[in-house]
Amino acid sequence: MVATEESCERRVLAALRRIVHAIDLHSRRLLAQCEVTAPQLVCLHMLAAEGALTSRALAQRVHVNPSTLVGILDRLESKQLVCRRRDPRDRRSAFVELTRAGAAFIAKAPSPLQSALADRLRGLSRKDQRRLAESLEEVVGLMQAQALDGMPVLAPLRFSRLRRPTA
Amino acid sequence: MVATEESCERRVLAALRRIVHAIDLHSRRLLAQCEVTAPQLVCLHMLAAEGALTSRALAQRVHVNPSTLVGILDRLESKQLVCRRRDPRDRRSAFVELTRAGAAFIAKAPSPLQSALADRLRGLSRKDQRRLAESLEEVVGLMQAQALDGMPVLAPLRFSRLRRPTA
DNA sequence: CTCAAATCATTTGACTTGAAATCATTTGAG
DNA sequence: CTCAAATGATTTCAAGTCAAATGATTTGAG
Repeated sequence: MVATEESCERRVLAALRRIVHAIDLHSRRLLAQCEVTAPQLVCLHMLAAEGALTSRALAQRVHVNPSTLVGILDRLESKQLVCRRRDPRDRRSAFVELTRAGAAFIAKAPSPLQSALADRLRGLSRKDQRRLAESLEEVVGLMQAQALDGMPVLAPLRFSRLRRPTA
Repeated sequence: MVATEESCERRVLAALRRIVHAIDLHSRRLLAQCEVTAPQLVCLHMLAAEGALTSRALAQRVHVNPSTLVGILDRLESKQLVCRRRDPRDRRSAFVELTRAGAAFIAKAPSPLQSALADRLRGLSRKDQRRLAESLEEVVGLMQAQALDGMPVLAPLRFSRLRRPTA
């Protein structure tokens, strides 16, 4: 009665749902600890890395819809961590920038990643890190495949077992 | 200037965000096609598999907060796909059940999983399916680890590499 | 130049999400 | 038995999410 293909689908589904759940819980924990949620933190990190960006560019880089970003930036702005500045050359655009306080904050803010996952990741060899990243990226690719229209056949998917990191 | 640990962390983070994104997009597509979102579909499938459940039990099984479930069930109920029935023995509890229409609906509803991913998954060998499921479950384990307090040791991380489908 | 089309940000609307507070009911200690 | 504690569902609140509509501004065709 051990389930077979169909239950693998269920397991994958359950795992994805639990990933969503874990991300959300982590975000709420961050909010309680640092006054900032995970999406907010992701934006701050991106701004720290790239400097001032337009809303549009930032939205693309953090994989969020521009309309979603508005609320996130509103909250960051109300905390004085970022500021929006109209581009004088093209007044449709708004540059988003870290404030002094925002830069100071991000300099010692935690990773937006669950710390256990981040720690664990750092404990792996470079190669294993890459493989984990690649695995997740492949899952992303599979999930997105359907978004593209006629998306025909995908090439055979091959797994190779990875050395287990010594516990 | 390739990669290093730090950028792997970024890649993992980006992949997780994109997974959330893909799930959301898929859910909206489902809503447009079937009048039902992914979380709603997950609940229907669970009820089909398990029969009547209390709200609490259903929430646990689909990995959702009970308060979240209320809204989901409200919408399903308004579509006449489920009904809530007070337990006569303990009137605090409410059993949730598929209606006739709900059962008919779920019999031909799509998988809550992105269909490309589901198709792909079915195309794999049993063993590879298991490995993919296990990989994701490991990630879940790592992400949740921190939720538990002193969570010391983590189970060995065993992930598989998915080879990219030839573009 | 002029006005329609394009572009950028935002608003609006629907949904999901969890925590905390609330309400109804049951259970259990005294 | 009685009333406080526990339990199950729900409400309320704050956040995130996207699509579609809107508003402001710029660009480009004529």
